[in-house]
Amino acid sequence: MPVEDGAPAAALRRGRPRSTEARDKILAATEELLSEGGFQAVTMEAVAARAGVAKTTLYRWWPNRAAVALDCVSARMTPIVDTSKAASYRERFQRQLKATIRLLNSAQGHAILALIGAKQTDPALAEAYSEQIARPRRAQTRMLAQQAIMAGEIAEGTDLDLFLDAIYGPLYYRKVVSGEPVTDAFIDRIVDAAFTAFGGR
Amino acid sequence: MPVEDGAPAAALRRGRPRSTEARDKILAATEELLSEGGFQAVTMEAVAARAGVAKTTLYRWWPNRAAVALDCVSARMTPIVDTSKAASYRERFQRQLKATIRLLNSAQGHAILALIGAKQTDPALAEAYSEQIARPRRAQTRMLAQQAIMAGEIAEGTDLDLFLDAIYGPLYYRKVVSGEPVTDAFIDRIVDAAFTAFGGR
Amino acid sequence: MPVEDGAPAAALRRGRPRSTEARDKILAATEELLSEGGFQAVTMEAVAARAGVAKTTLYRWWPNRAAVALDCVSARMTPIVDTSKAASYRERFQRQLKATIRLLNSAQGHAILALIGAKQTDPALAEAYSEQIARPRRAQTRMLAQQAIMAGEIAEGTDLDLFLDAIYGPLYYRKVVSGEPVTDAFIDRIVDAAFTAFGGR
Amino acid sequence: MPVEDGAPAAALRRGRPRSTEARDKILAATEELLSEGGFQAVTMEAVAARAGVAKTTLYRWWPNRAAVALDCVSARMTPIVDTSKAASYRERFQRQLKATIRLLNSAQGHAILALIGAKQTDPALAEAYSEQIARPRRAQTRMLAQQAIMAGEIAEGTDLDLFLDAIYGPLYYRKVVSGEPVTDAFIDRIVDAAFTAFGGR
DNA sequence: CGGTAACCGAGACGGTACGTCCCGTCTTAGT
DNA sequence: ACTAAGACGGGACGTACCGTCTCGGTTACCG
Repeated sequence: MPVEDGAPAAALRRGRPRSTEARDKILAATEELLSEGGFQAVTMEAVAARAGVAKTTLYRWWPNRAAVALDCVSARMTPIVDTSKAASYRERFQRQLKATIRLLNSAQGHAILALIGAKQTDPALAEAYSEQIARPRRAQTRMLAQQAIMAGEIAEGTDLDLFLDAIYGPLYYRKVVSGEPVTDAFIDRIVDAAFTAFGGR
Repeated sequence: MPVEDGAPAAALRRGRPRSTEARDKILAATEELLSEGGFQAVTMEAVAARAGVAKTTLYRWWPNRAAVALDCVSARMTPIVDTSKAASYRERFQRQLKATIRLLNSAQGHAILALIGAKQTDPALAEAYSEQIARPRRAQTRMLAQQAIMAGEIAEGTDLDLFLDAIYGPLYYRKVVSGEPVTDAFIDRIVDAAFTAFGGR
Repeated sequence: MPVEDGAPAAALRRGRPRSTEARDKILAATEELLSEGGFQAVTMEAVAARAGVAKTTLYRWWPNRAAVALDCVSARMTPIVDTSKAASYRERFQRQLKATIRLLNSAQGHAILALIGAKQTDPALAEAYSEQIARPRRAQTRMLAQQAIMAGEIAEGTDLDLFLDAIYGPLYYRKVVSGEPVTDAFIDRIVDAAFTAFGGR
Repeated sequence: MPVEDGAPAAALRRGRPRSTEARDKILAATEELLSEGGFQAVTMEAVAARAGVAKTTLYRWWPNRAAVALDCVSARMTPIVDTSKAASYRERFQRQLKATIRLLNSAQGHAILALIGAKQTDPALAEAYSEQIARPRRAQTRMLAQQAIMAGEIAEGTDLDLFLDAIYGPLYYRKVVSGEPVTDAFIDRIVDAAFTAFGGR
């Protein structure tokens, strides 16, 4: 969401270059505020003050607090890939989903949920969220599903996005929409159901 | 969410009774604002002005704007039960989900999504949402699933909530979390998958 | 400049009445700031902070800092009437003008000059200045001139405003426009000239 | 007010010389802004943008916006000498003052009044105004008064500055301080009064 | 003829104050 | 007791300019 840092810049850029120091201080301050008071503590005002930065600088690069938080989360978020080995892909998915729910229950997860909340009424944020959070994660998990197909655990020809929605959907649904708790048992059974529906030989 | 109008009231209440007129004007104003500018147009200030009501009155009965919007939605929302007959329960569920996604794409749906968004950072609202929106709907759809079991389309002993999460989850996940469009084909396949996994016989 | 406190109010006024306490604290704070840092220290922000008052309250009753300062000056300014007895009206005018220049050289005078400066580009302030400062003072000095006519020191039929402009004009001109110092001798001679031109007998 | 272009320069100056093009563009832009939005439209930011010039360049040569405006006015202002012949010096002064009030009522005059306003709280500007505007004009009008003495219309030995303050003072006083309109009749009578008081023969 | 000093444009930076919106609380008078 | 009206202290918003500071690039003079 910060301005495109693309290639064409170097050639025709003039004027003082963007201060990476400021950017770093801003994201650090945001991270602190997020963990201290959640997303609603992330005020442009507070971020600027905490970072020792002018509000103008903030607004120069981010349109609103949600964009800042998103940048913070996407830049500093520990990617939740469960790298542990497991007997089967079914089990690997179960572990992966359990790691996901643990993340969502953490302070960082609170920020992510707040962003998901905020993007319901902010199309620009929604787009940014897709690009910086949703799609990269989906790409990762799609690879895992791909491997599961090659291992024969998922039927060949399965629509991977459909499959992934079938397992991640119920998890997020409970967390975000219905507000019911998500237990490990729930995850196990959802993954089992998906493997039953889409399972290969 | 309006203050409990429970039993003890009638007996020992004194003074002027609550004005139903005010309540109606408030909800009407809220509905207008919702359809005009979405949830973020629903400020206490704006509702009061539009309704020709004092802010005091608003705050006496609702704690914040989300509560008002929620009340408005839950009081005036056309319940989306697809009453059409169909050959199978599988198909009835498909129709039901398609009706749901149509609702979510409507102006009213925008309000609902905004509420879902807002409740991510507002526990009281989350609780109210559960009580007034989520649980009643779940009760309705659970009944349908119950009938599907009795008709033999879903396996006996199936955890109904698990089943319902398996079909509603992916829908809401795409709509609320990943922001991908939800097509009829997607719904068909998700329902098919659930009936494969939990199917009877 | 504060809202008309006229008669019709009492009858149909509703809602919380204006807080005189807030008004007092604001004017006191303004006076402090004026004497500490001159007119340019009188920021809406600073006044609000110093007075322990919300900025909204400030803006509710005054359109800008100049209006506040003007209100402060006109409400708390010691009226500069030189009450000393003198042999002649000519001498009384000379004393009066010397008192005026002493005022303009004081801290309070600095505020007045700043207001005169500010009103050059602010028509609303200009109007307010006329009403609250210029016209009341003129009324006072015109009475003195009237008496001088009755005493025969100024010719009957003299346009009093013309006479007063002829003596106050040079004083303010040097102070405000040309920036030259105004000495007592200068005042004496200007008054002498006016009495020569407009003198009675 | 632009940096001293005095003697020592030529000798030991090195590097690129000051760009007259930039200076011209700046003053032109300032003139435009002055006539469009008055003095308060003349911000350093706006001048730089309008002139296509870097703010650095502006600040290199002028300390603030008032200095720029003053430079603009003093460099481009048509000097208001009324060159028309007249029967008497009394009448020439009357014409001269009427030309002055016409100037003060014009767009350019608005800028001058704004500068007079600004210099009330800016000593450096006040000094610059004296040097570049006030004193040159006074020199001109003093010459006229000198001639009037030699022609016998003003008494020999009259303090010229006192005389000039006596006629210009009331004009500026009404325009700048009391805000009353200045009519031709007013000017005639003020000049008459001065010639009565200071008149020769 | 190559340095170097001062200029120029662009524009990012920390900062102050602005004027507005909405919050949630309060005080008053009217019904 | 409840209502409409609306003033109050407060927090944050997003913007306008301020004056300073790098940048890269451009002349002129001077050795």
